[in-house]
Amino acid sequence: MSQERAVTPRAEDFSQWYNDVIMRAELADYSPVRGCMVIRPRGYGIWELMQRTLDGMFKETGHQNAYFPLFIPQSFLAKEAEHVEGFAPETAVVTMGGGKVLDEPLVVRPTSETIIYASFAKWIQSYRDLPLLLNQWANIVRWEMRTRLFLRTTEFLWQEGHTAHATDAEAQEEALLILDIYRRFMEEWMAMPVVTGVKTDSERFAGALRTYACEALMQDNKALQAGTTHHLGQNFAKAFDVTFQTADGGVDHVWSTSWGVSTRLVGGVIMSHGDDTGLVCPPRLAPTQVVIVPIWKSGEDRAVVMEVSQRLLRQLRESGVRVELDDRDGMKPGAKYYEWEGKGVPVRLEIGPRDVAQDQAVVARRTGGKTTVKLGDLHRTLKSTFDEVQQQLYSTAVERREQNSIRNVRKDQLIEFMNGRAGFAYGGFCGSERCEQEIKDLTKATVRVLPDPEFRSNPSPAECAWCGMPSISEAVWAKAY
RNA sequence: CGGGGCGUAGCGCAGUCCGGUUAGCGCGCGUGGUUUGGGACCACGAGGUCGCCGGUUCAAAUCCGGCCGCCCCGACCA
Repeated sequence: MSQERAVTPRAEDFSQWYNDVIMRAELADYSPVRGCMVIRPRGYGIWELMQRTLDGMFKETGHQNAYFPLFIPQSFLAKEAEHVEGFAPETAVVTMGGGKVLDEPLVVRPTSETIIYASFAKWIQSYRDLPLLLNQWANIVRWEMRTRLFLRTTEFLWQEGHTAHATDAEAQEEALLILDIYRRFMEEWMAMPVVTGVKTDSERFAGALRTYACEALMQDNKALQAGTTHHLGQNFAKAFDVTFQTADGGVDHVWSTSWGVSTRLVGGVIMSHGDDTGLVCPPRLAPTQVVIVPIWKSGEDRAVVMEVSQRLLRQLRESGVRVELDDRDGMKPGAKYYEWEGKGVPVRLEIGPRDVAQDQAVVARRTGGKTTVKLGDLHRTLKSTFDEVQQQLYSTAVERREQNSIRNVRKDQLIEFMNGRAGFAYGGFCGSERCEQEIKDLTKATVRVLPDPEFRSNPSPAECAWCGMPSISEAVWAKAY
């Protein structure tokens, strides 16, 4: 209830907790349509800040936004064999239009590779047209069996980047560049530490050569795949005949990538930082960073306190702080505190007659602790408070992840770990699908990634943790969302 | 599609086993007043096809039959 009592949600009723946080923070709601989600202004506000930040990072690296159609002719999907096999079972298909049965059914995009490559084929003639670096912000539909607010809904918002390059190496570089952008965004903005790496074949994107991913550990010790980038090789280029003339006069298919993150990231924020009081929003992504709660006893006090509050509201807004004033009458301060805590606002500013008399305000953090600050120092104090809270959320999350990770696991240990508390398990992996399947059957855990060098705890494990055969790489196992 | 739970006011629930005045409670909502340093209080008030259809009965939220929907757990997945 109070900030001192904030508790990590227990794994056994995590689903219930998760839904409660979303409802209390007014982030989203169920829709009348099964599996779909209504994102409320407060939830969308977080997404907007994510959008703005990522969009800036994409543009800095030379990407441009474009928009492609929602409908994809069914035959387009079928052009890439693995792709259609992967996505056909979960598509929504429009068979009627204008009251007539359509000649060719239209698939509501589950991802836009196919419709985009139809354009790429027209636009790309020469190596001078490359690289082509596009991104679109869009909604897509995947008919999932089971859905969960933010994490897996039938329709969802995302960004999908699609790029075409002259060489394998350039496409590879692009996939890794975006992976790094994702990682930085998740760590620096969401305060959510991730492990990056390459996916095994069984988790690879349908139609890709290689899939890279950012994996984060949530408070129930399940892994969240927070973002993926794909090196598509020439698979889609060949399927859609996207060719270009090379500098030496030859003809080649382009090498391409695709990558995306979705509103699932909002779920990541909730599950990374939330506590029993509700949402804890990192300051950099908080639609409301500060809420001013005025306190008074008499009508006179009220007038004075409100005047100062309104002045602060104006000043802080002008200096770029996202701040709101809770001037509701007939509600006691405690009730307001409780409400804003549930909504995850990182900092609360309490201003009462005593504070006004001493030209100060009380700065209370969502993550705990109160200090008294002179009004003249307020702006500077808030800025440093945001930085500290942001940093603290990140280090707490790293610490928690490390406490829930084990290294150099062997078979029995892996079973015990995954069927108990669970978390990230690092160990050697032989690369066989058979081992992956056996582990999944026994523990429900899958290989999340073969971690990049900086995330490896053992650079070259000799043996597979499961079968004891020679290891191809260290792997990170976890139960996943 | 399997296993479990639930459907009664905007939200959370009681009542159902054992049928019987006008279907209740808490929160929220409206009006008026008193309040405001950690979830305020008083008074009055609005709000319900008891998920749907059928059956039994003098009488059904309650018993019987069927259907629908939602949530949680598995299989699918970002």
